[in-house]
Amino acid sequence: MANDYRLDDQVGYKLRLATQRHLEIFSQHMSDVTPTQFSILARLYEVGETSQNQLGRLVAMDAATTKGVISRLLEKQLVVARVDPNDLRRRQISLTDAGREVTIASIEKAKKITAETAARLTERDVQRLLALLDKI
Amino acid sequence: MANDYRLDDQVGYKLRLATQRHLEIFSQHMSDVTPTQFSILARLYEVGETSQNQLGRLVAMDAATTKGVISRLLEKQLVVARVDPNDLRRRQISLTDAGREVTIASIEKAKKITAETAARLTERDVQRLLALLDKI
DNA sequence: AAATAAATGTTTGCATACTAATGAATGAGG
DNA sequence: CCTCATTCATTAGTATGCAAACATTTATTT
Repeated sequence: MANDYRLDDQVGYKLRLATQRHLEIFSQHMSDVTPTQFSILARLYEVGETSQNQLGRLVAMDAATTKGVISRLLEKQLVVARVDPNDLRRRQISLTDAGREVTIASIEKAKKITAETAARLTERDVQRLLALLDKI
Repeated sequence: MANDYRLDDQVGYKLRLATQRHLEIFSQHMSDVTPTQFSILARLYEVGETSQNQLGRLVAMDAATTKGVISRLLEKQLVVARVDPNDLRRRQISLTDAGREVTIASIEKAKKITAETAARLTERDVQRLLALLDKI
C-alpha cells in the first residue's frame, strides 16, 4: 500500500530539510565561501600541501567535484596549484597567505554556524545526532 | 584558536556525508527519478492537482527550484500542467496515468531505501534521529 | 471607477556540485 | 623494454538552488 507512506517521516526527506536550514545559516554567516569550499580549506589548513585528489578524498569528495571546487578557490586566489615534479599527473594544492587568513577567520565563523544550527539542541543531543548520522 | 576545530565533528559536515550516503542508496534503487523529483511526485499523489508554487511549498522548495523539477517531470510525461482559468498566473499540476503508476511503484522502492539508509539504526534510533533533525 | 500600489505565481539566468566517460602519466610484471 | 592496470586529473552533461525579473491578480486610494 502506498497509503501508509508519509513523506514527512522519511529520513531522506528530513535530511534534505535539515541540510537546507543549515545552508541558509551558513550563507548568512559566511558569504564568500560555500560549505564545500570551506571544508576543503579547513582540511587543507589541517594537513598542509596535498595533491588535489588526495585532498578531495580527505573530505569525501569525488575527484571531479574536487576539481570544480579547487578551480573556484584558485579563482579566488585562496589556494595555489603546482605540478608535482615527481609525478606529473599530480597537482599539489596549498593555501596562499590570503587563503590562510580567510580559513582562520572562517573557522571562527564556522563555530558560530555550528552553534546556531544546533541552537535548539543540547550538547548531548548534538553528540547523539553526530553518532546517529555516523551510522547512516 | 583554529586548532580546536575539527571538521569531522561538525553537524554540517556530517549532514553532507549522511546525505551523500543516502543519495547513493537512493539512486541504486530508483534510477529514473531523483529524490527531489520523487518528493514532488509523492506529495502530488497525496494532495492531488495543485498549483506549481503551492506544490513546491508542500515539499519546502523554492519556487524557482520547483519550476526546474516540474519541467523535468513534464519531459518525462509523469505530470501535466494546465493554466488555471481563474488565475492566469497559476499552472495547475497533476499526475498523468504513467506518473501515478511510477509514483506508486516508487513509494514501494522508497520504503526499501529508507530501510536501507537506516539499516544500522534501531527503530528507536530512527525516531530519535527524525526528532533531532526536526529541531535543526 | 480608474489609477496606483502591493502581493502572488512563474520564469530566466547564473553558480555550484555530482556523475559518467575520457585522456595522460606512472609503475608493476612479464 | 613493453603492455597493462592503476592513479590523477579533466571534460561534458544534468540537477538543484538562489536572485532578479516579469506577468497577473488583489487591495487601496483618489
